[in-house]
Amino acid sequence: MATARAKAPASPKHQVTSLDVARLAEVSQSAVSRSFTPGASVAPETRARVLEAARKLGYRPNAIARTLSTRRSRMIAVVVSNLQNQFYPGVIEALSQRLQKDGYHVLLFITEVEDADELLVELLSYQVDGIVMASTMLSSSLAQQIAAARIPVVMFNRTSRAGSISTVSSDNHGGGKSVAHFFADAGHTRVAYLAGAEDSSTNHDRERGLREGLAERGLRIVARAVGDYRYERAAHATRELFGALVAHSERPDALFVASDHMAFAAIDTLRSELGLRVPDDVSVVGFDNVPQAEWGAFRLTTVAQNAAAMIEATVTMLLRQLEDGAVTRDHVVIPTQLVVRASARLPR
Amino acid sequence: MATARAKAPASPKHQVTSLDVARLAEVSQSAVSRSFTPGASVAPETRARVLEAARKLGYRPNAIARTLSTRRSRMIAVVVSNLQNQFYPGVIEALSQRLQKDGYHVLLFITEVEDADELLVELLSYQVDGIVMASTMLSSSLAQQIAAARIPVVMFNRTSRAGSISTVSSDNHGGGKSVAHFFADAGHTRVAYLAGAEDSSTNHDRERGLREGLAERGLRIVARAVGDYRYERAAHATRELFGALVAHSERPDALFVASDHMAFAAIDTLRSELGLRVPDDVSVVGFDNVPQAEWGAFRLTTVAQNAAAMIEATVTMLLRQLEDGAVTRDHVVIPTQLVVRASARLPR
DNA sequence: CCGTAGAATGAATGCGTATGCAACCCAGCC
DNA sequence: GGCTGGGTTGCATACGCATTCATTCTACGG
Repeated sequence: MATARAKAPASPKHQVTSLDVARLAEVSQSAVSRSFTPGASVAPETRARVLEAARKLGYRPNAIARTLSTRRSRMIAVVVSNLQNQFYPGVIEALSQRLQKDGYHVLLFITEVEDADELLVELLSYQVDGIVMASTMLSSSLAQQIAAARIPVVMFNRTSRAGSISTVSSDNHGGGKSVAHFFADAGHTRVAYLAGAEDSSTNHDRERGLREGLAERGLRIVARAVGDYRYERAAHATRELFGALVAHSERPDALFVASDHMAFAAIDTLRSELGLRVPDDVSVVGFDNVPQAEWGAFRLTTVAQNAAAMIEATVTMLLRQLEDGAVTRDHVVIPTQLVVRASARLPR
Repeated sequence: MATARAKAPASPKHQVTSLDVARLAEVSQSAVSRSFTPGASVAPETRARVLEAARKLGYRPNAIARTLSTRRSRMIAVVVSNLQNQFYPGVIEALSQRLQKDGYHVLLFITEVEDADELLVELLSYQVDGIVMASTMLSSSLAQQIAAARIPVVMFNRTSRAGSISTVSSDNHGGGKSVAHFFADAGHTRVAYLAGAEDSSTNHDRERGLREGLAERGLRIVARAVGDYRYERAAHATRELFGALVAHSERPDALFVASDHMAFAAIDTLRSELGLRVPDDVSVVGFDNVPQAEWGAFRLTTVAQNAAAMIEATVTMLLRQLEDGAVTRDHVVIPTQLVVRASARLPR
C-alpha cells in the first residue's frame, strides 16, 4: 500500500521556461533565448514583446541549463581554510563582490589542510570556470589533473613550484626585510621570529626576508617558535620565547610575527600573561594589516598587504585566462608597505 | 577573412562523458549513470566494470547536467553582508563544512544592505536547492516570489514577519534581560545601550530584553546611541555616550553593546581615547561571544550565542524541507548564556 | 524593376545525465 | 515443464537553453 505522499499542489510548480515565454509572446523559443543574450540578433520590438511576456510570467533564464549549453558556468570556486585569520574574510568579501560585478559567482569551499584533494574533485564536477586557492596547498597530481581540464587556477597568497599554475602574492621577502631594517634602526639586537605554518611559502619567504635583512645589519634571528597561523598555538609559542624559563639575558627584545592574527596572540600573552610591556619591553611587528591591527587595543605595527591590488590582479588574471581559453602561468608580486603604529619601538 | 583563432589543440579537450565510459565498459550509458547513482539497479560486476572504465578515463559525473535532469543542484545559497563582524566568518565556515558533510555546497553571495533583492533574483537562476540568509533583510515581495518557487529559506540570526519563511535565532530577548539583571546585581544604576542596526530584529529584541530586565529592577536605559553593527560607528557612538561633553554625573556606569564587534570598539575608545577604565569606571557587556572576546586584550563579558546549535538547527530544517518538498515556517530559538569575563563589574 | 546584402526568425539539434518503460534473463515453484 | 516474479539492462526521452543553418523579409543600389 502506497503511503499517501502529501505532495503539494503542483500549481505554479511547473517552472517557467523559455518555451512558455515564447508561446505567450508568440515567437519561437530561439527568439526568447536571443532576447536574453546580449548582442544576439533580435528586432527591438520582438525583444520588447519577449521581455514583457517574461515579466508577466516571472521568467528567469535557467543558469544551469545555460551552463550545459555554453559550457561556461560563470562560477568561480574559492578554496579557503583559515577563516579565523581576519585577512581571509576580507579577501573573500572583496573577491566575491569583485566577481559579482563581472557576472561571476563564488562557489565556496572550506577545507582543513589536506583533504583539499578530495574536495577539488567534487568541485570540478560543478564545472566551475576557474579556481582561486587561498591558504591551501594543491597536490601536484591534482594540479596536473586540473591543468588537463584546462581550468585556470590562481593561487592567492601562496606560491607553488607545481605545474602550470598562476600565483598572486605579496612581496613577502621584501616585507620581512623591511621589518629587519626597522628593528635594526630602532636599536634592537635580539630579534625573534614567530613562524606561521612551516610548509607555507608565505611563512618561508617572510622568514627569509627577516633573516637576510638582519644579516645586512650584522644581526641574526636569536629565537624562533612556530604558531602555525593559529591564535592558540601562537600564544603557546610566545610563552616558549618569553616565558619564565627564559633567562632574562636571553630574552628577545623584538618579535616579528608571521601574521597579525598571531601577533594579537603574542601581544595578549606578553601583556596579560607574562607581564611584559609592548613596545617598552618587547617590540612586536605583524604581517597583513588586518582591520583589527588599527584598533586601540593593539595599535599594531605591521607589514601591510595590499589586498585590493592582490584581488584585482587575481581577477584580472583569471578573466583573461577565461577569455583566451589558455591556461597560463603568471606570477604577480604585489609590493608591501610597513605601517608604523605603536607596538614597536621607533627608530632613533 | 576569418582571423585564425588560435584554438588550443583539442586533444583531451573533449570532456569525458558517461557515453565514453559506456563504450569502454561495453555497456549502455544508462548503466554508467546507474553505477554512479546509489541505490540504482546494477549488477555488482557491471558496476565494477564501469567504475574501472571511469577510472581509466578520469571520468567524473557532470553535476550541472545532473542538476538539469534531477532538478536538484545540491547547492545552497548563503547570503551574508557583514564579514567584518567575526561572528559571520565563523558561521560561514561551520555552515559550509556541515553542508559539505551532507553533499551540499555553498554558493556565496555577499551583499551590502539592500541590493539584496537584485542578487536574490540572480541567485534563483542558479537553481539553488535552498537559501540561508544571514544578516540580511528580505523584501516581502521577494519572499513571496521565492516561496512561489518553493525554495526553502532559512533566516539565520534574524526573524521576519514576512511570508512563509523559517527562522533560526538566539534568544535575544532573554540574553538582553540577563545582562540587565547582571548589571543590576552588580549595583549599576546608569545603564546605557549601544544599538546595532535599527531595523534588525536582533537589535530590537536585545534592547527590549535589556529594557524589560532593567524595569524589573526598577531601572531604565539612561542613554542610547547607534553603532549600526560597525566598528567605526560604534566608536563614534561611544564618544557620544561618554565624551567630554557628557557631564560626569550623567555618565553611564554600564554599557550593553549589541554585538561583540562593537563592544571592542567601545572598549578601545573608552580606554585609549577617553581614558576610562573597564570595568572600573564602566562595565561593558557584549553579545555573540566571538573568539576574540576571550582574548587577553578584551576579556569581554558577553552573551554567548550557541552558533553550533544554530547551524545545526538551520541545516536540519533546510534538509527536512528539501526532503519533504514542503516549505514550512518554523521558528527555532536557541538559548543564550552569559559568559562572565573581566570587562564588567561582578555582582556583589 | 531586378538583384542582393543583410537583418530577423524559426526549426532542429546538442550539451551530459537520469529515468520510465519494455525487453530480457534466470531461478524458483507448482 | 511451463509460469511467475524479481533483478538487470538498454532504448528513448526529458531537462532548459544556445546556436547553427536555412529561410524569409526588408531595403537599397544599380
